[in-house]
Amino acid sequence: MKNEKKSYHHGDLRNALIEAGICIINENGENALSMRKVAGACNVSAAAPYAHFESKEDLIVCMQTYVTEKFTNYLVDAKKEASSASEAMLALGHAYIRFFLENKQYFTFLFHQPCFTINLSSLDNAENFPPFLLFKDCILAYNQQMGKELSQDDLELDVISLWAHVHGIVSIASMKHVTWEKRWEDELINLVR
Amino acid sequence: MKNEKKSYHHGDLRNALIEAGICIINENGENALSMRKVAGACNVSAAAPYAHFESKEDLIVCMQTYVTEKFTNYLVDAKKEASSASEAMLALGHAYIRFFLENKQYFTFLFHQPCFTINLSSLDNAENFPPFLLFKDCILAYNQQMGKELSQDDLELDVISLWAHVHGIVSIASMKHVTWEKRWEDELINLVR
DNA sequence: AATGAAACTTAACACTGTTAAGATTAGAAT
DNA sequence: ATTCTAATCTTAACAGTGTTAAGTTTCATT
Repeated sequence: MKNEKKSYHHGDLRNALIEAGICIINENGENALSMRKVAGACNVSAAAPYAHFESKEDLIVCMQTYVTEKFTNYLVDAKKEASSASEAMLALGHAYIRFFLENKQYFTFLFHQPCFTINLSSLDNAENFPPFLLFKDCILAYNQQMGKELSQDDLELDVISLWAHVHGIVSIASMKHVTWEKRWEDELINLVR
Repeated sequence: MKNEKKSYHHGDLRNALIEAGICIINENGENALSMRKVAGACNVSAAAPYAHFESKEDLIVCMQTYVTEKFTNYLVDAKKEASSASEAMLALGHAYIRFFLENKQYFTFLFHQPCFTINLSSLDNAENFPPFLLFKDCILAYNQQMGKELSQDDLELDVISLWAHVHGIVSIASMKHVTWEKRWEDELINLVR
């Protein structure tokens, strides 16, 4: 952008490739994503990306991580604005849905072949999908505020239940050929137990 | 199978291609699906499929329709065994989940880029995803049995809610890297309102 | 038996992921 | 400052992909 002269070394090719990839799926969908186009978008030869990524799949995983970070930040921001634990839970659910409705192509991109691991029985595992951990914290805080003691089993179930709820909604709402009305989202999210 | 002699005309190539395609995604996943392999599996040249399908995408849509039929039959069978409207609703939900847990590769195949259209506001539209119509009928029957009168808005919301519920569960349960325990399914499905 | 349409083959095109071999360069070590 | 090394990039090639055009074989109807 700022440096038009072609130097042999790009300088920050790795990040440029990731962002070019995101750009392509934003504009033309996941099917249009190819190593050669990503390379071309960075004014670099077809083989150049292989200095930074093992394979196309590896690039995709890194792109997924990149999107997941954006997603997590979006959720964290939404949670910050809530002034109580129950509000936080609703805000989190709403944000979960809103993020993907504002960026429909990201939903299948992230969940078609998820790169993250989710160990539902080991909620503290640091390798878990970060948004998943946000849900857990939220439910813990909520029950603490309510003065309830949760068994590990109950916590598991609550997290899965909340997650499945919003995930199912957004999964349907972000389908092509599905006409979604926001009022459904508003009513459904209030059904969170 | 029964006719080893190669005749110039296959006889039933269209169906053979669809089933070969299903076979490939069952064994090696959706990424391994290629027109040439599908053709090869039927002992036919690379261009032969184009007498029956416009494009790879067209073949995929036909494969999706094929799987959707199997899925619908599976749901209908499960519903038949129920002896009350409320039982039918639970049976339908369970079957929805079980089908995809028994055939994990089908979930993303069907919903990644769904071929069907779903008009949530026009529940009677004949072009709607057939399993979706099953849900509608089930909820209508249930409320009728309960003597409740449902507005169109309430019906919409109930259908979406039920669908989102089981869809969310199976969406999470069928992710790779997710360890799913059947007891969650049993407990979650009982939360159907 | 003749004919036209449908089902197929062969051959080619542009595009894909990926690798091997070599060219260029930045930065550390001398 | 020079040398060396490792990282970064290019070119060229390979096998595999979707798809089409042109020609061949077969089926079904007359």
